[in-house]
Amino acid sequence: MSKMRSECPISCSLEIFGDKWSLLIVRDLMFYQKSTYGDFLKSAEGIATNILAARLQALEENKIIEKREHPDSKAKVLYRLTHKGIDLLPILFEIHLWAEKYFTIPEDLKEMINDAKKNKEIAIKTITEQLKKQLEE
Amino acid sequence: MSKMRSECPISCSLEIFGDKWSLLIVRDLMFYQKSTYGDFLKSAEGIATNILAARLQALEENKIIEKREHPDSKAKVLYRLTHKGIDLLPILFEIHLWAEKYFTIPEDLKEMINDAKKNKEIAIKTITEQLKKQLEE
DNA sequence: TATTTGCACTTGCAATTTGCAAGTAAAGTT
DNA sequence: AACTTTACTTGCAAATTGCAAGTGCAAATA
Repeated sequence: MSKMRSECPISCSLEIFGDKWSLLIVRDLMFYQKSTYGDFLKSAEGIATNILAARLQALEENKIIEKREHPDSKAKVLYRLTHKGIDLLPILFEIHLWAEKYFTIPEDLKEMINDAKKNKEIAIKTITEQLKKQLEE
Repeated sequence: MSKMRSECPISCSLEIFGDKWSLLIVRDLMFYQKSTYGDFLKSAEGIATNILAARLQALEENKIIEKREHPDSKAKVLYRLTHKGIDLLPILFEIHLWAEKYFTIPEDLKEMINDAKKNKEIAIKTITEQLKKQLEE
């Protein structure tokens, strides 16, 4: 992180994930158990291969994700969220709630966070802990 | 909103504000009482005039902001948040909290939301109501 | 009333970024 | 040994961004 536009926390954050793709990769890691380059490519939005590579590198440089050996094969690379990445959960959650209010969202996606909506704080805490536990391996 | 990449709420949202500038305009409207083209231009990040014009138009098309007559002069245009725009507050708030944790943020900016941190839900509700009240004029 | 200033943009153009399609290299499979 | 899978890289066209310089209307000033 060399020269930032300003010291504003919002601005600094947007310099890291202020684009159309970065948070989708985080979403995939967080909610859909995706963890490889191929997994991310398969997502419905259809990211281009070079863009995906660029975003993964940027997310890694910014310590949102990290690369690990894949247990199945050396040909695969396993990506996973860092603590810093996991802490993006509340942001993604609020985006989800906002979108639910203002877009037509498929029912199954709505239900996915229906419980969490009732007691937000606790739900976020629980999921965060769960994700961070997975990092201890 | 014609053809979206997917029906994912996160993806739909990013198609609206997934860039380096849109949420900064919302920030300026929400927290810094900025309301004119000239106001936004003055912000520390230094947005280019054509980019600002493009973003304002996009935000307006997406009903995040709306144009009004400026009370002082016909030469000025007053921009303000819609309900939909005000409802972005929780997202900006969470981004702020995340940034505080992972960046070095000026003390005065930290203090700005120090109270709000203690009882998040209530703070957000209060500020939201306050902003929506201003719309009734 | 004529002139200058302020405000909200627009325009032209170079530089950067995005996106598509094809290619490469290492690892795993048959 | 040949083929496939996986994770990229590369080349190039198209779109977007960013800078600098206008433009046009409103308002203030001379």
